[in-house]
Amino acid sequence: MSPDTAEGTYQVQGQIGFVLRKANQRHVAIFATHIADLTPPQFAALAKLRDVGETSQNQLGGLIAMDAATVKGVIDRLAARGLVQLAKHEVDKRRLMVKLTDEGHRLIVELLPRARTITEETLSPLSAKDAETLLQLLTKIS
Amino acid sequence: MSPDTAEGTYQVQGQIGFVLRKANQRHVAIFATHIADLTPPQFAALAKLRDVGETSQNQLGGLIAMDAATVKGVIDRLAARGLVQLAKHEVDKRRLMVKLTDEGHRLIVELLPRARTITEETLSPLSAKDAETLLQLLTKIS
DNA sequence: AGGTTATCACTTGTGTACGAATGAAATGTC
DNA sequence: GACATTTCATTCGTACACAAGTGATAACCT
Repeated sequence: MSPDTAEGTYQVQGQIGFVLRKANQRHVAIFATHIADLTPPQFAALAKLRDVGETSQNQLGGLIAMDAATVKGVIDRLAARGLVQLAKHEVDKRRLMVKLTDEGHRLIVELLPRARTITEETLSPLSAKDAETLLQLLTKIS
Repeated sequence: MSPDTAEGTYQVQGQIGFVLRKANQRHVAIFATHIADLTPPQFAALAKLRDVGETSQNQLGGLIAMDAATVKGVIDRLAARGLVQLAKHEVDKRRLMVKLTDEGHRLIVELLPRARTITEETLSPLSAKDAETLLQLLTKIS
């Protein structure tokens, strides 16, 4: 019998939401030990910009699953540090285009190997097969 | 070949951190559709208080994986709504004891069935077996 | 007892995360 | 062409999440 099938029982610790939150906490902590001066969302934004080159803010948000308000904060902080450069789209005046600066590009390339380490360390309690399974299952519920 | 073993390749979308974040986003969204007037952390605090009765703020934080600063915010908001009652420990004057009010108890009992629904809906893309596997793997990396 | 250390709570500052409202600009429709 | 709708970005407000620093109290230790 799994611990939560009995009527009237409910353990927060065993719920999917709680475990997701804890796993994420550990991952963020590991991330911070390897990449101290960038947060995971900031890193995701830079990594994605390296992939796609120039995009608008909203579009970038779509790519890395952040809503407009959140993306703005992340991009503003990156811009303030000179890692990202902003410019209005010439034709569509609503759009704010974002691209990496040289420094931003240099930084993300330098950090990519560490990102691999972070992923490895986060998944280190699991076998390679289990890690693969976890990724697939998480993707399904995303 | 998994998509990320090649040298020089790094897709943010496939990393464990990104997928954890997305899965959590979906779960929180589902939670909000079923329980509109309580956040997941608030719910966790109430549910845990129902389990353990009275505890100190810090201790509660330990039980639901929140640091002192975060717990304070959550408890303050619950107290402001009369769901939780605060009192200084008589002997140890540092400690701030927390327990459910009658209203808080009534509310959490009323909401527990919906919490089960939320868990089910979050895991609905998976078979029962896969859901179980996911829980186990997530627990291992927490 | 007296001094060191640990624990508890609080505060401040930074960084997500998102709903809701706003305004400007583009698109679609008749 | 005029009007409604959509899209893009911004702003405001609320709520986690955590590091770092502070003050009060308790526990430990010789």
